[in-house]
Amino acid sequence: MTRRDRDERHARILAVVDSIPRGRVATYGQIAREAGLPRNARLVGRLLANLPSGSKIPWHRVINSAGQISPRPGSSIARQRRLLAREGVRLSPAGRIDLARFRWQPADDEPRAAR
DNA sequence: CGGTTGACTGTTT
DNA sequence: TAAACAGCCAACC
Repeated sequence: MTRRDRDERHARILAVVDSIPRGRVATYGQIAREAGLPRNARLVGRLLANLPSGSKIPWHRVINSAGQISPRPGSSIARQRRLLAREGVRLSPAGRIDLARFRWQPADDEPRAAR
């Protein structure tokens, strides 16, 4: 496995995250599967954790399978809540997001460019 | 080369 | 419901 393969995997993952529409969310595992990398949910998290500060990738639209903002050190959790609220994604008092309602479903949106 | 880590997940208590 | 557990796997060191 070459460095280029790795960069390509990363690029595919970020491309999927970038395609999550405003006001919708996706889970780490979902992103990994969409990118053709099942079982790599943690890789998705890793990439988002390492995003450069100026990145335009909508990292805040990625949450865990429990419908919650994934716990992590730092203050980005509050920022994520704010960004989501700003686009109309409702969080329950307990901090839960209704996936049945807000989950992004690629098939129902823009036709996916087949490859 | 081998052990550790972690923005994860599905199953079981 | 929620916590504990056990898999998982690329990246890191």
